[in-house]
Amino acid sequence: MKTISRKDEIVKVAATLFRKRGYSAITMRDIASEMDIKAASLYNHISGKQEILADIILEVAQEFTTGMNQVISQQSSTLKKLENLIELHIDITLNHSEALASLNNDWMHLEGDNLNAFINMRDEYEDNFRELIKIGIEVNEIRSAHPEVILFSILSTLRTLHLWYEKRGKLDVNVLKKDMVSVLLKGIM
Amino acid sequence: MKTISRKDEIVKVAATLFRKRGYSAITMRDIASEMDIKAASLYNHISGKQEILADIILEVAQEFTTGMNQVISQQSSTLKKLENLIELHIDITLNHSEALASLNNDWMHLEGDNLNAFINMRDEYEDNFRELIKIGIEVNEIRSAHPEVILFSILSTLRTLHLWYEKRGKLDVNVLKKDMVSVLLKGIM
DNA sequence: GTCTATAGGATGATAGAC
DNA sequence: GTCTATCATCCTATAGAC
Repeated sequence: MKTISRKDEIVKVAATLFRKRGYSAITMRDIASEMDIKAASLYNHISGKQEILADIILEVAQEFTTGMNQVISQQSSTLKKLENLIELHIDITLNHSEALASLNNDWMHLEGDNLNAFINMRDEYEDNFRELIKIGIEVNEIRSAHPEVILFSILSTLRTLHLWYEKRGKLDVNVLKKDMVSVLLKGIM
Repeated sequence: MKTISRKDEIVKVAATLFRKRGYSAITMRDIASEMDIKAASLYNHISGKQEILADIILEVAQEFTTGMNQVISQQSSTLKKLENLIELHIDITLNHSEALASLNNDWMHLEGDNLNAFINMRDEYEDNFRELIKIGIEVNEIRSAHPEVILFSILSTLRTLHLWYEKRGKLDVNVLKKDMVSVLLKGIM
């Protein structure tokens, strides 16, 4: 029974616009115009432009944090956990493809507590990912070579998935997961 | 005998600011302030903000185009060519790390002919990369699997190299090249 | 090559009517 | 929940003095 509030609608429209031209280039008038109302009317539902950005970014960041915590608490091999992380990124990309552009490119325009919350979640996520790879090397599930380069390579690919998904059109989720796991993990085993 | 003109100085300062907060968020006053002059003085050297952005992005895009043309005209194996492309990205990243942020995130703010020129170069670059991978699969130098996913994975990593390089601090060029080639190509051979 | 002054318009946000 | 009207500020860019 999920009713879409007017605020949700604003955030969704804004995310689509932010993806194309970025937070700073989009005006409150742009967002309002896309909804066929006037800019002043937006303020009946949100406190300002900053709240929209925080809503877009922090919700997805929270999903990544929750997903990561689930994965690392599992009783399974490192490779299986990495596989689950790849699938986590794909699932979130399909469900929030507009928001990921803001998360990647506009997070620095968050202010105050919003900015701190985001940076903390992102750093923690990266640390967990790094630790996972290091453990994988220790237990010989991953070839002992360049852990930092492996981390960077996998994360770069996963973080820009939304660009590719947007461009290549809708692909079958399960095929996509299988292919990504194959290409990203075959080289490091 | 390369003298740095006042214009070059403006472009360089702007690129550093654009990297941190994006083209749209940076004002002419910000750029001028960073140079300890007034915004109006900038217009004695450049025609406007747009020219600065075009200067930053198109110079690097041209370097990628030139580099790609050299690589594909070589008489060597596909894997050797891919290796050279990885080294090309690393060399350009080290020489123009500030410009790469604008190239990745602010190219859509180019206007008119500048925008067309950029899109043409980028598409051609991608097509060449794609063709190289397909040929590699045909001649059995690359494992016949998911050419599109391989292309995306390698390109994503190379295109975000500047983020990593900025964060990890200065690394030895040759070590970096060796590690990147190893991690990016081991999985597809 | 830089300055002051300013044009001309856009921007985020508020007040108050309906 | 949306509107009109408006404020105070900021923006790119130009004109003309030094």
